[in-house]
Amino acid sequence: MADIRVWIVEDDPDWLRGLSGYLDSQPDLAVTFRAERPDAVREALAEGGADADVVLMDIMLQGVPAGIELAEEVSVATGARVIMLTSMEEKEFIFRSFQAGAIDYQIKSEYESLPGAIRAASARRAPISPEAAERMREEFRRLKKLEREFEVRKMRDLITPSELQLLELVDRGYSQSQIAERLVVSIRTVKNHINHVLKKLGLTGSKEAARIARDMGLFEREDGKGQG
Amino acid sequence: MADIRVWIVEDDPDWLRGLSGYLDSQPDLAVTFRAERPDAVREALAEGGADADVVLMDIMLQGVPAGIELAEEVSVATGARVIMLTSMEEKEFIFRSFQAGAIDYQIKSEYESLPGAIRAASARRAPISPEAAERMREEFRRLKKLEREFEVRKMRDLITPSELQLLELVDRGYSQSQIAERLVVSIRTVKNHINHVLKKLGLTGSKEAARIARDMGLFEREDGKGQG
DNA sequence: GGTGAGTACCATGCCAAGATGGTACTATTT
DNA sequence: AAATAGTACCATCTTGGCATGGTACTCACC
Repeated sequence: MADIRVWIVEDDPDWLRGLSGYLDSQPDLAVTFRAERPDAVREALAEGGADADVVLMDIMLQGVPAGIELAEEVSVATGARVIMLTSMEEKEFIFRSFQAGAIDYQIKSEYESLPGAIRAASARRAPISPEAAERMREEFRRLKKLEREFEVRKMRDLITPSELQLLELVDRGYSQSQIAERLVVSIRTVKNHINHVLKKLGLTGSKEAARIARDMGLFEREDGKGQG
Repeated sequence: MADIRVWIVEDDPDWLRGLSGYLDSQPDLAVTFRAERPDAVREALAEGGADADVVLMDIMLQGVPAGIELAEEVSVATGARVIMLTSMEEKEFIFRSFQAGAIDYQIKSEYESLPGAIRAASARRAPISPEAAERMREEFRRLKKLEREFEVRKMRDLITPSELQLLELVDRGYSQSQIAERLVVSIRTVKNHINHVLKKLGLTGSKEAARIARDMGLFEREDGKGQG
């Protein structure tokens, strides 16, 4: 089987040389391209020299986090698996790297683990390094909570207060005429509200709509007090 | 150094026995608790027998994904690191597991990697297994995009169309009187709109507000056409 | 045949939010 | 001193969304 072709983008010449030599010394890895500056990478991409299996990309290039944007370009253009290199573990960089399509985030000083990470990335069986994983888990939980809030918000924007009130009574099992009586409004008003809400949600059954609203927690009072 | 104390929650008696024996045969691991049903775990927690370093938790218990909720309870109550066990790789379960505070998600059939995963979890240097990592990366990208959309939406809800229009002209460098002239309104209207927006954003400079709006992409036309 | 749910419209009244412009200031810069 | 930006109010008018109720149906069920 052919060697895994590795690109290295790293602005520190010493690191670039050292890393390149270290990886080339591995029996199954071949460094096929090295660059110190983003332009060099973009030129290589433009010339169609897209022979990378795995790309090692330093995040900080010439003092700015240019590696992140570059990672996205390389990933899209070549389909290669990108591993970000960094000297420190910085949350925001970790998140932005994964957003940009990177497959892992490795600390430079732990370069001994790089060959393993490269092999895993190449085989599409790449875990996320321990440092990055810790941050990812935290962020993931935060984002999932946010996602739920987002859904609830969209729902609240869609359903008016009186529609919601009706759904709650439907959910409690009241019939339309009972609801009309209870709220001292015409049965027509009830039918209209429910009809509106069903249209907006693209549903055909008020029971179903009520269930959804309940599952989303839309019936909870936001005045802080329970309903006794 | 003391052994790593492992709990196993697994409703298949054969698996439970096999796994327990396998882990106990490791020199540095000690299975200190086994359970086949959630109740048994809750009892143990209630009795304060919280001596787990790492908990292996089967997701499917008696045919339902009860392990996920249980994972959250155990994680909160004992501070132990929870690794979910499963027979298949199912996206939704993976995501819900991490939401519930699990630290990894392992396929049962690959039990040879469990001792390593347990040691990593215990040492708080746990990567995310390759199978879960792939799904996490995809979901993470989706969630990050969503987060941005969320921010933009909150902004749009806060700023009215005419306020936004003014900010755009401010951003292009027009003075307040120039803007008034251009939009054929009084200078008072301009001042009012800008003042409103600054209050709402908690800022003191219209330049700053304009920059933020631009960075959020609020000036982009949503009619699909560019501005020539 | 009556009752309840759902569908498709329409009309009316109301109100909060937004857009507009006003008075009257202060602070900064040129 | 003049121009510009910002702050703190207030008044008016318009509009869109919402709540309410109406007519006129269909469909399903017992």
